[in-house]
Amino acid sequence: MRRWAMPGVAALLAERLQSAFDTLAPGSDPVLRPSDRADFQANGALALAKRLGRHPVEVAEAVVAAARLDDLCERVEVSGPGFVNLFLSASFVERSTREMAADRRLGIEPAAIPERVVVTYSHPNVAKEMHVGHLRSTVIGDALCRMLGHLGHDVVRENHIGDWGTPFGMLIEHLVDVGEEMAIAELSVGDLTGFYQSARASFDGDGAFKERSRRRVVLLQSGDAETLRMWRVLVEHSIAYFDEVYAKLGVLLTDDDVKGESFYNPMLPGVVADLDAAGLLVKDAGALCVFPRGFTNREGDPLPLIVQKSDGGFGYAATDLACIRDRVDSVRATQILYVVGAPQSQHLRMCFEVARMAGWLPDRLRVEHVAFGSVLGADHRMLRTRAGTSVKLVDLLDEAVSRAAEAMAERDRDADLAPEERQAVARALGIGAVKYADLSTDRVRDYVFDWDRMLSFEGDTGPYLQYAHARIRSIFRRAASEASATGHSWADESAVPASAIVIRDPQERALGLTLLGYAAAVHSAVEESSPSKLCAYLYSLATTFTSFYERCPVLRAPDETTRRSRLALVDTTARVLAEGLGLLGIEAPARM
RNA sequence: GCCCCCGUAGCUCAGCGGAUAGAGCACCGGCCUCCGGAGCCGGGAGCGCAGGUUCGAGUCCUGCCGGGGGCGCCA
Repeated sequence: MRRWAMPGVAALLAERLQSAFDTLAPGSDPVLRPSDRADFQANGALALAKRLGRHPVEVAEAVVAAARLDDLCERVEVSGPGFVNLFLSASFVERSTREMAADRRLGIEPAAIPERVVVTYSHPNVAKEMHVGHLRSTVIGDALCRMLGHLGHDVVRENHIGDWGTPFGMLIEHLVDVGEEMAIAELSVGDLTGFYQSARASFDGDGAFKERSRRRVVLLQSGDAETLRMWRVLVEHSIAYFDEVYAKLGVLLTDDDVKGESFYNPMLPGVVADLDAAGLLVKDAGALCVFPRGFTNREGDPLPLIVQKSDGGFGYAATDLACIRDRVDSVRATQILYVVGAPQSQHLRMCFEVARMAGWLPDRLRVEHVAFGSVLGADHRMLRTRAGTSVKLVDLLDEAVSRAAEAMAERDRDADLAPEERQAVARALGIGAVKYADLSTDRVRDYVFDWDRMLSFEGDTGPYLQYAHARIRSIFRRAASEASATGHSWADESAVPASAIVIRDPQERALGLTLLGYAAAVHSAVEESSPSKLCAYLYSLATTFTSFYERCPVLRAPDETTRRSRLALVDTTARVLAEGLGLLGIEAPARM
């Protein structure tokens, strides 16, 4: 079932164990796991013993006898009820760490068979403010895109913005009322809330306005040129605003990724016609519906997916179905990831099921709802402002940066940083803290938004990882300055070759072993669409590094061989931290 | 009422059917002639409840309790 091969040292071990298990029973799973009593353990003997009707310990011993592991392990033992404990040899760790250090890609091989993965995320609405609800989708989607891309997949980003539908009657009429100049000014400064709410207020309080809005929707649907022109004004200025937020957030999305609801609008009649031709359409209470298998409503009756409303308008389900067809037929996706909040789970499952029933979605194609929970405030309720409104995303990001700047000023470490550089670092820290807090917890759970915790330099936070990275970079700065004073030749970090790595001290071994887990961490994060897996790995690398650093002097190592080795080890650590954070969309400044 | 998600230490979270359930914060106690102490080392304390499957369950299944969300013309 594993879609991507297990990478790194674990792969080698798994291969060897597999052949050993195959001698006893072809195809049985070695069940290789990292272990806290060894480097790895293989638990497959227990299940196999059951199947063969033999003693587990005896099976484990047979596996050990059959396995060729002498070049990888210094010790292999059978323990407990039948576990095989594997202790890697220092020479293997050393060899592997050197290979990784010498590899520009740090041991991550590009996929042999690249997938074309559509990732749909962010999804703000035109003329509506972006709020924390968009934060998670944008940040998680961005990290997934970066990781998939790094693994060599062909990533197609799609931003399914809300740029069509009945609210536009109201929004366009409001544009008419306030005048285009005024409207553009309002949208350009990012006061989308003001614009939307004024329109809403007129709609709710003014019967004539409401009627105009209704007629305007019809004009929009029928393609009236002037209406479309005004619609475009709203869309374009909103997108310009979204771009500002994306720039502030530091994500990959661009205008080219926008594929809003309006894009699919021309395809909707075809969706309905083809569903009808397939015999799936049922008229129910005036609406055209499909009843996917396995879904019922509160009365226990089949639950419909409404594709065309009784007034003739298309439901959003029609658009979502058109999306699937477009992504399969035109984009030629081999995978589709929906980075959408957990509440839409049922709706998406229904859409996927209908698409399958209609034959639009091949069974082999992986379609996944990458669901995520809500952002909660300290009171464990949906995050809101004191006034009870949803928090503007830009305000939140600005606060993150100013809080980070304060924290820097308090500490005053790199006092000689130029003002622009300071500001850039504050942005990296503040935005990084917000992103890391979001990405590091299991995405499907709700998470509690807490400024003090996420901006802390202690514990599992973005700033802590950035700090670990900056500390390593400072070693090389110092090395360089000492070299210019003493004439040492090893100062330049690029001058320390990977082959200099020697593994002797237990802390060196621990660091090397942790480094070697990098590729596996990225793969599992991608396989499970869970950036938190990569976060957990980077955090363990950072803590392993600080333990190492406490006990293993680098620049003051006892001898030149050790010093060069540790410089190479530590440089590799910094590269992994920087690249890993980069894959999460988080910057790693050299100083802070 | 039905469906989905969540429930692990005081708090915030990890735990891919495997051994004694791990971190961080907070708390307590150590380590400073410290290459960035925003650090390192150590300590106490926990799987919502009840059944079941399994050689083995925090993990899988069933029921219950608690929290959140969804359930026909909004997206």
